[in-house]
Amino acid sequence: MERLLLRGLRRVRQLSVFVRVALDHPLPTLFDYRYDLAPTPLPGMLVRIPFGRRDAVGLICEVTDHTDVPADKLRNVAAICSTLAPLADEWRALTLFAAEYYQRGLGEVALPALPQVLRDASRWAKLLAPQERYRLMPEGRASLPDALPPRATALRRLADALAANPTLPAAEARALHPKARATLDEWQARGWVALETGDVQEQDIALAPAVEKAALHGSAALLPHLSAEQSDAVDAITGAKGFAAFLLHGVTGSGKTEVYLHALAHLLASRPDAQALVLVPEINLTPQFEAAFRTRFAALPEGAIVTMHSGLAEGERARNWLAAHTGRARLVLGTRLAILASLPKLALIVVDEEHDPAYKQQEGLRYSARDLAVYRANKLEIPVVLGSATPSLESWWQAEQGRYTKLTLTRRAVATAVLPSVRLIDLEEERQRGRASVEGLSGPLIAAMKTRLERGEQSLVFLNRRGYAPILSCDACGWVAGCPRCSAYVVLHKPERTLRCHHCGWESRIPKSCPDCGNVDIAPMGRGTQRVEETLATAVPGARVLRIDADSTRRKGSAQALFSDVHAGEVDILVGTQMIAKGHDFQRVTLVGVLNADTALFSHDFRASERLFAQLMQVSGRAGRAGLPGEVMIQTRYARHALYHALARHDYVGFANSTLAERRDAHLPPFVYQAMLRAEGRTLEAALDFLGAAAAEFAALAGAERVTVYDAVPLTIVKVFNVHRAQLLLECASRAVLQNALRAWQPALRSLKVKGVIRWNVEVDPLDI
DNA sequence: CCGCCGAGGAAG
DNA sequence: TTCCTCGGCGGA
Repeated sequence: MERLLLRGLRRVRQLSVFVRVALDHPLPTLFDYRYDLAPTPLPGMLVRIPFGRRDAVGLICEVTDHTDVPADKLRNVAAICSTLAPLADEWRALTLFAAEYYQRGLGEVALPALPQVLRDASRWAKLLAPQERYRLMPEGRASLPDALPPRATALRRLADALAANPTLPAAEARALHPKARATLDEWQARGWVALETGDVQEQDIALAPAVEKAALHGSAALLPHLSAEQSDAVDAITGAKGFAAFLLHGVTGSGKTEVYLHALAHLLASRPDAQALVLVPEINLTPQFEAAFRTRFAALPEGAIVTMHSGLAEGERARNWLAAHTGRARLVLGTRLAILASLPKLALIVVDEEHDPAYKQQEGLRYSARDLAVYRANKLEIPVVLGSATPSLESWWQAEQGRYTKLTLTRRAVATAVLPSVRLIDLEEERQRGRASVEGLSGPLIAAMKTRLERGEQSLVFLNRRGYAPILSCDACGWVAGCPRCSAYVVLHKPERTLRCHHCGWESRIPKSCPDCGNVDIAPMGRGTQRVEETLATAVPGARVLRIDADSTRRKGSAQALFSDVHAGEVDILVGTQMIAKGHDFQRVTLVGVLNADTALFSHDFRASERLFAQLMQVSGRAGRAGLPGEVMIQTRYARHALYHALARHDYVGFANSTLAERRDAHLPPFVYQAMLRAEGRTLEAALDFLGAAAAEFAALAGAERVTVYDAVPLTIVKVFNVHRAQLLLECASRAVLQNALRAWQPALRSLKVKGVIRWNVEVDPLDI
C-alpha cells in the first residue's frame, strides 16, 4: 500500500523533464539539464544552456524523466531552438559513429558540423525568423515582362526570379536589385506581387513546381552521347537497390563526370524529394562542377543546388546548410566537410577523386570524408559512387574482394582522344652524353615546348615545389638559411624578395651575405615554380608563361581568374604545383613536363609512391584531352623505376596489384589497421616521454597483446613553430580490437601528466606516417 | 604581506 | 578546453 502510494508520488514527480546534452567540449560525457520550457523538447534540437560561467549551445541527445545528477548541480535549459526541425536520427547516428570511430566526444563532432550561426543562440531568432517573401500574382505574371523597359536589366532579373520561384525572399530580391524594396512596393500596389511572411522552407517545398523528367535529362540532342561503358555504369548505379558501393575506375578524360551527371539526373527526376551529395577534394574544383550542375539541371527550382565548403561566407554557409537541412536543396556539392551536412532525404553520394588525401581532415577531428560517405550510404541503404583514375589502394582492395562493385571506363570519352604517350627523360644519361640542359630543364623538354609554341598548343610544367628555390646556402662555409622556429630550411621567394618558412609562415629579408662567414656568394639551390617560370621566359623565347601555385592564387577568386586565362588560350606554358594537376579540362594542352618527381620514390612514408603515381597519372591526364595527341615527359634520375614504367604503360591495375602485394607482405594497410598517437612538447624529450608513458599504459589494456606498438619517434620535421613533435604508431589486424583498445586507452591518456607536453591527439587511419 | 604563477580540478 | 581556486614563493 505504502509502496503504491510512493509510486503514485513518483508519477506526479515525473512532470519534471531532463535533457541530456552534447557540448562542443573535449569531455566525452553528456550533460544533464532540467527542462521547464513550453516547447516539447526532442532529440536533435538545439538548446542554450548555462555551462560553467558562460552560456553554450548544446544538442539534445536524450529526453528523460530521471537523472543521476544531484539536484543541487542541475541547472535549467535557458532556451530551445524549436523553429529548426530537429536534426534527424540518421544525422545523429552518423556524428556519433564519427565521434566513436575517431575517438572524440559526440559534441566535438556534432556541433562543429553545424553552421556558426546556429551555434550562437543570440542569432537564432534572426536566422530562423519568418522572412518576408514576395509572390508573383497572376496579374503580375501576365503583365510584368512587357511593362519593363527593355534595357532595365536589374528589374528584369527581379521579374525573372519572381517568375522562376514560388516565392522570393526579400533578402534575395535586394541582392538582385539594390532598389528592390521600392520597386516591389510599387508592384505590390498594382497587385502584381503579394508580400507574405512565413516559414520559408515548408511553403517552398510544397509549392516547388514538379520537375519534369524530360527537363532534367535535357533534350537528348544536347546530351553528350554515352559510350557503352558509361551507360553500363549509369545503369548499374541507377539500378542499385539499397546500399551499394561503386568504384568507378576511369582514366582521366574517360567521362566519369558524365556518369555522375546521368546518375544524378535519374535520381532527381525519378524521386521528387530525393537529395544527392557530391564531394570534390578541393574548393578549386567546385566552380566547374557547380557550373556543370547548373547548366544540366537548370530545370531545378532556384536554391535546389547549393555548395558547401570553407570558402563560403558565414551567411551563405548558413543559408546553404539550412537549404540542405530543410530539403529545399536537392543537390549539394561540397568539400569533405559536406559529408557531415544534415540531409534528411539523402539518396545518392558521389565522391569524386576518392583517392585524394584532401578527403582526410588533418586537424581537429581527423576524419576521412570518403570513409564516412561509405558508412553513411551503408546506414541509409543508398548507393555511393567512388570515382577515380587511380583509386586508393584501400578502395581498390575492397573492390578486389567484391565488397565494392567495380565499374570501369577504359576509353577516353572524346572518340579521337587517346591516352598520352609517356616518355622518361633520363637525366643521368643526358648528363653523360653532355646534352645541354638549362636550369634543370632538359633539352628534349625545352624542344618539345618550343614545338608546342609553334603549333599554338599549350604546355604544362608540373613541379611540386613552390617558391624560387628550396635552399639558400653559402658556398664558402656551408651555411644554409633555416627557420628559427622550425627544424626546416626556408624557401627563397624571389618576387616577394623574402625567405619564407613553409611550415610556420616565418619571413625575413634575403641576406646580402652569409650571416656566418660574411661571404657574399650565397646562392639559391634547387628549383621551385618561380625559378622555373623565370627560366622558361628565356629558354622558350616568345612563350607566355603563367605560374599557378598557392602563392600566385593567394587572393580569393584569383585561381579562377588564372585558370580562365589558360582556358582562353592567353597562356602558352603553365607552370604549377599539384593545383594544376586536378580536374581541370585544358583543351589545348598537349604536353606535360614533370620535374623533380624522384624525391617521393624513396620516402619513408609507405604511401608516398601511391600518392606519386596518382599525382603523375592525374597530371598526365591533362595532356591531349580534346583529341590532339598528348605527350608526357618525366625528367628522372631513376628511369628504370617500376613506378615510372607502370605510368608509361598507363597501367594502374598493374601498379595497384603489385603495390598491394608488397603491402600484404609487409603487413601494411589495407591489410592492417593503424592509429597514431602524436604529442607536441616544449622539448622533444617531453614529447617522447609522454609517448613512452602512454605506450606503457597501453600495454596494460585488454587486447593490447594483439596490437603492435612501435617505438615513439620524432617526426621528420621535428620542430615546427618552436614545438617539438613525436609520434607513436599502433597497428592491428583487427579493426574492432584496435578500436576497443583505443577507447579504453582514453582515460589513461587524459590523466597522463608529463611536464612540457603541450598537446596530444590520436589519429585513426592516419595517412601520413 | 601581497601578488604572481603554475598545478589541479570541475564543468550538469 | 576554459576558467577558477589554491598553495607556494619571491619581492616589498
